[in-house]
Amino acid sequence: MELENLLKQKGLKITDQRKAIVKVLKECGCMLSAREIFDKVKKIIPGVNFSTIYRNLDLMSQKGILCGLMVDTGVSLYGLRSEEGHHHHFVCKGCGRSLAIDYCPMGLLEKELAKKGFSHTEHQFVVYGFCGSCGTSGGVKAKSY
Amino acid sequence: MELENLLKQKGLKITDQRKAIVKVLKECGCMLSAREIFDKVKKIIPGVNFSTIYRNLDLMSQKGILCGLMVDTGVSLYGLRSEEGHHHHFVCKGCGRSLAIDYCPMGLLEKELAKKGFSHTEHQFVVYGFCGSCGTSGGVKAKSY
DNA sequence: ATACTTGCAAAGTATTTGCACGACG
DNA sequence: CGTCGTGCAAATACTTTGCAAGTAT
Repeated sequence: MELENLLKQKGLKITDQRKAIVKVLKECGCMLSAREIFDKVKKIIPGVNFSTIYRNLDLMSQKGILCGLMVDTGVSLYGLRSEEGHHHHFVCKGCGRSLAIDYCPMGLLEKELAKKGFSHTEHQFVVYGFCGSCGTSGGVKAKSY
Repeated sequence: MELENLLKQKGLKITDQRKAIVKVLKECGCMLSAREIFDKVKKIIPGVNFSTIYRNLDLMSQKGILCGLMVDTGVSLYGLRSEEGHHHHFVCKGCGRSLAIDYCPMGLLEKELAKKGFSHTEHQFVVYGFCGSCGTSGGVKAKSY
């Protein structure tokens, strides 16, 4: 019911595909890649198309229903927009799961940037590491930036 | 001369391609995408191949000679590793140029994460906006994450 | 000499687009 | 019933890989 209103309010139609995407993200509780979302939605709607997933992830991010995040491998992760508003993420290199971080570093920086004549529109803060279950063990795929 | 020693020290051979990549980045003074670097290096060495650029950008990032950064459009930017060490970036959505930011938010966060059982290996902090020359004017391409 | 590098070509991965049919409101 | 959304197929963008020939040390 929640979602129905949210979509309507944003001028988006209520479709099975959109409901399935949100359901999948809600059940998972963490951020997922478009591919992972696609795979899970396919179990609910076997005929879904990849482009439908992409279009809706983009659209719902624009409308503020979801939030997206580009990790350092060049893959986008999507999750439900948390009710508490603005936040950042910790991404586990072991299991790939991500977790919200409430802390935001922009406050301190905004003034500094303004002094230099820079205006700030968006920012991105992502912490990579290993979660409790994954230990410091088997991480592999991070680029050595 | 600088670079020659640096490469040697890291076990990398001194090639025209590597020298050209570093020259281009030094002259530009800001971070560039692989494509931009390729285009500029081609003016020095007309026959360079794209894969050579990619391989060297990766390699020199691993060796700590360059540093890389994934922006929210999924493109990697590369720049010379600044002598001052660890830093982050401001990326202008008008002209695409990037600038080092000395501030790092991890200090405060590290302990908090440790309490929750998370270990931290890398992090990413990128601020998007407009630089003095670009004003608040014509930016377009940012995703609405 | 020999291990590292390069150019070339081809493949891989992530995402986007145009179009005609179908469905929500 | 008009507008928005979907499936399909093809295209695009960025990056990676295998291999044989070339080059730095």
